[in-house]
Amino acid sequence: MTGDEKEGTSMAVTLAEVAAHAGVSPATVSRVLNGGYPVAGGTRTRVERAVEELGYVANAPARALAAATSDLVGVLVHDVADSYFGILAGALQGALGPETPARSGSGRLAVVCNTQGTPAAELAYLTLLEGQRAGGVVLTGGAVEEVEHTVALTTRVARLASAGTPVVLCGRPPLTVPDGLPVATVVFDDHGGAFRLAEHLLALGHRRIAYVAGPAGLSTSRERLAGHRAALERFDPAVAEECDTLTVHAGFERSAGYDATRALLRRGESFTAVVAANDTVATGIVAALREQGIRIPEDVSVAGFDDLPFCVDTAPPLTTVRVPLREAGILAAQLVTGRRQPPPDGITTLATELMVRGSTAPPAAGRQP
Amino acid sequence: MTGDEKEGTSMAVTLAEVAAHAGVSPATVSRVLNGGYPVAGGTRTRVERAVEELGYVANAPARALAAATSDLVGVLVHDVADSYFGILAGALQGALGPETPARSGSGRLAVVCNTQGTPAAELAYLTLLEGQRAGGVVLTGGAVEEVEHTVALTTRVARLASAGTPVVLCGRPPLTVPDGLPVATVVFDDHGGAFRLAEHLLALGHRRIAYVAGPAGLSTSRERLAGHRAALERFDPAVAEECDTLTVHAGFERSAGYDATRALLRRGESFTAVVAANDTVATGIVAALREQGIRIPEDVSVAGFDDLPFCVDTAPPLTTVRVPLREAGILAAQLVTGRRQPPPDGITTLATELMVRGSTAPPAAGRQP
DNA sequence: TTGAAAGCGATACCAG
DNA sequence: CTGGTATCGCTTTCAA
Repeated sequence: MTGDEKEGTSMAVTLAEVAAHAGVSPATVSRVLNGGYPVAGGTRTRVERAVEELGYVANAPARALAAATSDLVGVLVHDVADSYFGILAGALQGALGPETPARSGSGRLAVVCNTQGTPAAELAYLTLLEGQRAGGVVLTGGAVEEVEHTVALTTRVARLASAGTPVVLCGRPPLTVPDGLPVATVVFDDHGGAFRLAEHLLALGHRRIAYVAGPAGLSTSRERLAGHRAALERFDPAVAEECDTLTVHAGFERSAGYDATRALLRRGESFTAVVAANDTVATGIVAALREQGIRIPEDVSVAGFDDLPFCVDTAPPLTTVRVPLREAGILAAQLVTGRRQPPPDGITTLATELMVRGSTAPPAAGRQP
Repeated sequence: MTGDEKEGTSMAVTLAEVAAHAGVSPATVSRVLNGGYPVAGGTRTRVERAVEELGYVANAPARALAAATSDLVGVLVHDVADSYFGILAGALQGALGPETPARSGSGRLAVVCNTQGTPAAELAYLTLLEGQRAGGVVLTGGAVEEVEHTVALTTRVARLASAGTPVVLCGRPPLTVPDGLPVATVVFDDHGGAFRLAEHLLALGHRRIAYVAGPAGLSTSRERLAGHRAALERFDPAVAEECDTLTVHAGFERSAGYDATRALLRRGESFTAVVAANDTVATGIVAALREQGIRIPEDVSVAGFDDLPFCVDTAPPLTTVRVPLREAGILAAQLVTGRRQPPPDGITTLATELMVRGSTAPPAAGRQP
């Protein structure tokens, strides 16, 4: 331990002090610290010792001011407390750190912003990040599909990008920005996942499938619902039509699933399977069904979307469309830091996976009531 | 819409430009922007219009450099993907924003750092945040109780605090720092929660209670286990002793619960209840039990610690010690931003709540095998 | 109430 | 390879 930092009302050590201590110029210290510059071995050593002895920690704001870019990466999520975003943000944050965990002092920091999926918050945070001269921004989660917002968002994103800030859209549709701007997109095959999930349920004999979708107006809700309906339509237009009555738009919280299910039941609808917007919603659905004495999955089979493997083998839902959130987070981190180049069209599509745990056919009594 | 921002390879608008556009000095613009300074009404209006017209966004790094403090708040968590930390971080982040959601451009940003609970990462991130001249730092989650690390951590925290950065320890033991330093602590009544949980199980007749604890050496694991054991001890020293054999230290992931349970069963232990380090672990426990054909909660009752209410009424565990994470997050945000003063001793203790969903007595066959 | 000017701490260009 | 030094954009005395 060489630690010799002095306590007190201490004002931080500056690069100049390190330079003086090492008997070199500030410029040289900067070079040693930033690497990638020819510096004599002896000089380098002296500087490093000085840094060590003084406990020098570079002033990031100053560096950002001079370099016109910080090592902050903004991550916009609807809500980190939601496992979907928690997993995504966690993977992203982890992949942002130094490749070599060795030398600390490096590494980019993740600025997590909860937008609740609202346009206003989204724009506000983008402004804040623009002010921080963020080194990158990742927008995650379904986008509100509303022209006014899309235009405003496109403007802000283009502005960030043209100022040199790489932007990555993750789990939301691409934005139309001028060519050459560093805007990449990572999307999940939500449509395909929902399609295969519906196919699976149909194959098991389910015909009346309830669907507790995410909020209307959200890109992900639309994509998934479209995939779901496409599968039903392809199977039998009549079934598709019938199922439209069984579709409810709700939120992403547990209560959304609970309330939606109660509403469906109160309305007197009968169904042998329910698809949930995500597994959190699924837990609410399960609770509501249990409360009514409906057995799961004997009476009703529950399925969901997410990346919560435990729901697959612990309790219903027994079928889950797994969205590769970790992979996406890592990919987004690489794209936003330039460690990886986006494909020519800027769009990377990640496949979703249908995870099935046992076949739960609908009860005989449930068929076509 | 007055928006008239020009696109291109644009270099951002500066305060000086706004000043020129408004026909005032930079100093005046700064005053208008930062408020709390006497500025003539007319002048203020002109400046505000100039800001609007030019689409000016202040350069945060420059501001931080000049002001010697940024509006970034570091939040260290073990893993945001873990609901415990996700909920905590989410609430914290939300409470950090402007009180009046009106004017954007304000608001402090949360820098979320995953430490995996490792000392090295913890120290590394603190250094990074020190470099950012963070406006505050919140350390969450159990602390590794190891003198060497505690000393290193105390040093870094004291250093941050003495440099004017408020530090809040949340869900971990207080640190001994020199008086007058802005270091506050928010703790959960882990001991009490575990105590009451054990009492509850004992009251139901359970005598052989397995305990899948968190990692050994972690403050939270110790506190909870201590509370648990204290209750058993108080009830009957013999029972306490017996239960020690049924205690396993594991991680906080689902697999930890799964593996631990399999190990217990393989070892031939019999028990009528299991307490999990958290609800995620509980799901793993449940999975392992189910796999062995053990019925829950008829054969074995599962209980956990967390703030995942859905586990309480959807599936086992049927009993949960609810840790007030949201409240803690908000409180930490207020303390770190100075919107709230810590009590004289700097320590705030938040009560935990025992949430019970039905009484699950141990099966007659299970009593004292 | 407003303006002028001196930093804040690091980067990077230009010499040497 | 190393040393000056002019920025970077904003805050903050100090005067006026």
